[in-house]
Amino acid sequence: MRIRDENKEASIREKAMEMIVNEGFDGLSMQKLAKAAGVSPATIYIYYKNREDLLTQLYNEVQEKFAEVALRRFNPELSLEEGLWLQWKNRMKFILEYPVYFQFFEQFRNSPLINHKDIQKNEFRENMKNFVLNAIKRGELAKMEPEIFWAVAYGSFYTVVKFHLQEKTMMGGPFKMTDTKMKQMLQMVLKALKP
Amino acid sequence: MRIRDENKEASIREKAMEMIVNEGFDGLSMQKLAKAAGVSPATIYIYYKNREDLLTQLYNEVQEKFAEVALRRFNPELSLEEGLWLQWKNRMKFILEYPVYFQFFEQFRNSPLINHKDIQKNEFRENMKNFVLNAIKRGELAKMEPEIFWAVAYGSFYTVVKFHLQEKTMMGGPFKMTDTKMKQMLQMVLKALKP
DNA sequence: TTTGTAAGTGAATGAACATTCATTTATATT
DNA sequence: AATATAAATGAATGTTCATTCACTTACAAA
Repeated sequence: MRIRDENKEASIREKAMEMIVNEGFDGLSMQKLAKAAGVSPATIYIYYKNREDLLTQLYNEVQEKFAEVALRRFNPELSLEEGLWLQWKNRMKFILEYPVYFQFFEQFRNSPLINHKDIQKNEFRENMKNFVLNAIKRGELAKMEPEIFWAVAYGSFYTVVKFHLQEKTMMGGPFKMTDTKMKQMLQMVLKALKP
Repeated sequence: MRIRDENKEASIREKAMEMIVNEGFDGLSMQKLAKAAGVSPATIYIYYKNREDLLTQLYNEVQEKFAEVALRRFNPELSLEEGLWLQWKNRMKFILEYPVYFQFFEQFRNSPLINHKDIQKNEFRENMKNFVLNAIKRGELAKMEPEIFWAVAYGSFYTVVKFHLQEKTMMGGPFKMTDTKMKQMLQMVLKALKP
């Protein structure tokens, strides 16, 4: 039998995300995608059941890659400061390396597609929950709901990362993240979180 | 001449946002919208030049309404605590009153449409910048870039608001915002921001 | 009461859409 | 070398799309 061309699948995946990032979900048509990826429209249907399946599979793949990078060298026994810093660095690294993945990811997360039955649940969940609980037990973290922890610890982080990826922020000029600024912000966030 | 039916315009606006929130930008077609709004497809083109114009006008209208509510009773001379608390309360009120507007807004902000030439620049910008500068001058706020202030002060807030609007958060169960939790979070954020 | 005009319409148009299908191609196995 | 099989294709299908147009309707001004 004929062997699958890995390049074709990768090309479809990459071009699909590029199209969505540049033109939105309504800018993605199967025929345009086929042309951009250099394959026949029918080829896409070898890899994906239909358009919906393409979108949800793309999201699940990105989510898996992202989780893998975010959890690198992480374990929930780490101190609050060490663990949070590691997560920020891991996430930042991924986002800077694959900005298109991240922008696709964010667009998807804010769309109704996120409620699709085929979307996998986040695998950090357990890890993150344990990390929070351990830090509270150790007295490094004030007692709070995990969602409030998440909002303060990561909501602020993602907001600043999105500024970094824009050419002009809502405040006027451009904004570039640096290691120093990231450390400054970590200290601020830690002050908020400590008991 | 015949007078414009305000109800028609409002109906088109509301149904368009509902459709986008429920089915995404690719779920909005002019014919489906016309049917849902109870008008002829051609009527939509009396109010909006084309589909693109409909989307950008919707966003601009929501942004204006949101800015109006957010700035209610606000002035940039307010103390950090008072000003931030007022802004959170104002924004929360708007979001709870018009969740569909907010979800449309967030979906739009995370899509490439946000770079469209007809999208108006935020009018809080000046107000917000002055508020930050005043608070720094008064010594209530550590010296920092406005984007970092924004991320810590509002990024965390919006994250938690989005949790509130989801039925299940990434941490497993549902999460409901309350006045108490909002005050708890405000104190945390203030700790982070203070010099 | 007549008239001018913008609001509002349903049906039509051609383009673009997602998906399928009959056929060809490449390769691993025999 | 022959065969089996999944990969890959281009053209075709029927549907839905955004937009337009010839027409009707409602109302303010005359």
